[in-house]
Amino acid sequence: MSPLNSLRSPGAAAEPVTIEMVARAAGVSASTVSRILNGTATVSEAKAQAVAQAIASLGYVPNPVARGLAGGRTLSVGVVTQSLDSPFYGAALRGVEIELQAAGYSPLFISGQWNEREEQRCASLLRSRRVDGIILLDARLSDPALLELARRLPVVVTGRKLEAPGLASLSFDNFLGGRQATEYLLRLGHRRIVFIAGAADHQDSSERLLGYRHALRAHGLRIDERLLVFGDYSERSGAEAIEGLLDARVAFSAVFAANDQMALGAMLGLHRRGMAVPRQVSVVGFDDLQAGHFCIPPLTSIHQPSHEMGQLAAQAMITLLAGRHPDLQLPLPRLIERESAGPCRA
Amino acid sequence: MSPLNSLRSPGAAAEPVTIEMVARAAGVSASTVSRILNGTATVSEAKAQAVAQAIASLGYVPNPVARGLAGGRTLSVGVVTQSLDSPFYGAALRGVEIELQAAGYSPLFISGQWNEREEQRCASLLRSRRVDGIILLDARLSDPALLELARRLPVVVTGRKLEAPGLASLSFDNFLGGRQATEYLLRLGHRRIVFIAGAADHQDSSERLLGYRHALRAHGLRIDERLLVFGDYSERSGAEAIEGLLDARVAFSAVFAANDQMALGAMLGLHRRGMAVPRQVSVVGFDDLQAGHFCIPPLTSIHQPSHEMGQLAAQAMITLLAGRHPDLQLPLPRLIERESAGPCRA
DNA sequence: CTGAAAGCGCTTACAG
DNA sequence: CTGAAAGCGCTTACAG
Repeated sequence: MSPLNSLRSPGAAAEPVTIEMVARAAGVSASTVSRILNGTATVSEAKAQAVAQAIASLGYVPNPVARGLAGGRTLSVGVVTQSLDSPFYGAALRGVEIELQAAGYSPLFISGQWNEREEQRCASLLRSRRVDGIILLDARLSDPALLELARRLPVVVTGRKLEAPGLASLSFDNFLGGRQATEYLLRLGHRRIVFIAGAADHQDSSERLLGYRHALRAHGLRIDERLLVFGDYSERSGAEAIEGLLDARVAFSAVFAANDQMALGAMLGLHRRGMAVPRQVSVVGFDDLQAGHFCIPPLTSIHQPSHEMGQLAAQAMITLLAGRHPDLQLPLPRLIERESAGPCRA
Repeated sequence: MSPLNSLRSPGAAAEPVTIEMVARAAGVSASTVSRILNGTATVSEAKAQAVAQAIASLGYVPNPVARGLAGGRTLSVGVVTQSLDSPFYGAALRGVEIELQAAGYSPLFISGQWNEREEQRCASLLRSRRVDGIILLDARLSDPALLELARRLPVVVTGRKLEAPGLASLSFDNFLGGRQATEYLLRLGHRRIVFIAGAADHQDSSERLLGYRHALRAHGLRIDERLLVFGDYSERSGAEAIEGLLDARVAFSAVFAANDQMALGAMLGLHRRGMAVPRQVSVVGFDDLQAGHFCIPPLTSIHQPSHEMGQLAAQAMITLLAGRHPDLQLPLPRLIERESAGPCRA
C-alpha cells in the first residue's frame, strides 16, 4: 500500500491522519483543534480558518474510538429493537438510521427478542461499548430499570409513557386506534366482531382491546367474551384463532386483529374454511404493514407510523444529547381503508 | 449512585473495573492479565487461576473501546446490508447477529440502499470505527474495490464469487433455482411462462433468468421474448408487469417471478383482472419469504436460506479473523411446493 | 484565547 | 514466564 495508492482511493477514511497532523499543518496545538471540533471554546478567527483548511486538505476525520476512550463522546447510540427480522421494526430502524446519520451519529443495532433478560444484556453491552445514549423500541425493561439506566446516560423509549431527566418516551395511542377500527366495523353494520389479541402481557395489545371494548359499549353493545381470542402476533396464531372459532361454531361477521400479521393469518384461516373476505367476513388489522398492501384482498388497517417513530426517537435522542429535553408528538392513529372490510350481510 | 447500589444491579456492565484492578487483585501485572485474556502467551497455571478468579469476582469485562485504540481488536464487525427494512435481509441480519454474538463479537449494522457510493461511505465509516472485519450482503462495490478493501481488513461478501487472501465469498446457486422453478412449471404442463425479472443490473435476477432460459431450451421450447418483463423487485412492479401483459393481450398460463415480492404483486394484479390463481394462472416466486407462506393462496417458491446465509457469512468472518480461510457451502436451492401453482389448463 | 501535560483502558514490543 | 514503559488518538483540567 503505497502512500500514492492511499491518496488515490477516494472514500478511504481518515487512514493515518490524526489530530496531531492537522494541528501541525495549521500551526496550532492539538488541544486547539480539539476545541474547535467540539465547539468547546471560542477561538480566534484566524486559527479557526487555518484549522478548517488543514482538516479539509488532509481529509481528517476524528477517530471515534479515541474520542470514546478519552471520555468524550463516541458519537454512537445504541438501539435495542425487539427483532431485526420483523416488517414492523424494520421501518423504525431505518428511520432511526437516517436521523442519526444526519446528525453525525452511528446507530448500534442489537435485538432483545422480546426478552427482559436479553434486553438487560443488550443494554450492558451497549454501555461497555460506550455509546452516548440508548434508544429502546418497545422496551421489556421495567420502569425502574429504565429510570436507573437513564441516570447513567440519555435514554429514549417507545411504547410507554415515562418521563425523567435524561429520559424521553414516545407512545402511540393504541386505545384510540382500537376504537377507530372497531367503530369503523360498527359503522359497516357489524355487531359480532372478533378481537384477536396479541401476547397477553403486551401492553399495546391490551390498549387496543380497551379501545375495542370502549367502542362496543359506547354503541350500546354487550361484549361477548367468546369473541375475544388470543394469539401471539404471528400469522400462524391468527389463522389458528379463527379456525378455532369456526370449529366452535361461534358466529361472527367481522374480525379485528391486534396486528396485521394476525389479520393476514386470519384471512388465510377464513380462506381455508371457504369464507370469503370481505363478502362473508370483514377483516381489519393494525400496523399497516407493507405486506397488507399487497395481500388479497388488500388489508384495511390502522396505520402506525413506525418509520416516523424511529425518526422521532432518534431526534429525541439528539435533543437529549444536546442537553435539552425533547417534546415530541407522534401522529395520531388513522384507519386506512382498503378492501378487506365491507358492509355486514349477516 | 452509591457503590452499594452499583453492586446490586446485576446486569450493570464493567462499570469502573479496569484491567489494572484485576491485576492488583490477582497480584500480577496488567500485561499478564491482558495476555491471558488474549491467549497471547503461556502463563503459569497458578497465575492463570488467580486472574480467572479476580475477573470473576470483580465481574470484569474488557473495554472494547480501549482495546480498539490500543491497536488490538475492537471485537466488532461491520455488516453492510442493502436494507434494514426488508423481509429478505432481516433474516440474514438475525443470522449474523446470532453467530457473531456467540463468538464474542458485536455486529455494527449499516445500510447501503443498493447504492455503490453509499456503500463506500458505509465501509469508510466502519473502518473509522475500527471494526475488525466487514461483511457485505450483496455488495454493490466492484470486485477491485472489494479486493482493495480486503487488503486492509478481513472481508466476507455474499452474492458473488470472489476469493483472495482475507476475502471470502458466499453465493447462492441462482441459476439452478431458476431452472428448478421453470422445470416445475414445465412439468405441470405450462408452456407459456412469464418471467418477471428484477432490476436489470442485478446479477441474481440475471442468473435466475439464465436458469429459466436453460430449462425452456432443454425442453425444446423457443423463448418468446414478450414473456420477459422487468420489475424492480417491489410488489408494485410485479403487479404492473402482469397488468401490462394482460392489457397487451399476451397469452400465458404461468408466471415465474425473480422474487417473492414481485410474485405477490403479480398475484394481486391477476386478482384485479379477475384471473384465479392457480386455476387460471400459476405463480412461482423466489426467496420463500414469510409473507408468501400466508398469502392467498400460499406461494410456491424457491427457498433461499437467508438466515443460514447470514450465519455462514458470520462464521466465515470468524474463521478469517482467526487467521484461517473458510470453506463454506450454502445449501442448494429447492422448490417449496405450496398452493399457487397447478396443472396447466390452457 | 491557547499550550503542555496527564489520562482514558488497553496492547505490545522491549527487556529481563 | 512476566514487568515496566510507551503508545493508540483524543479530551480536559491546569496554567498561563
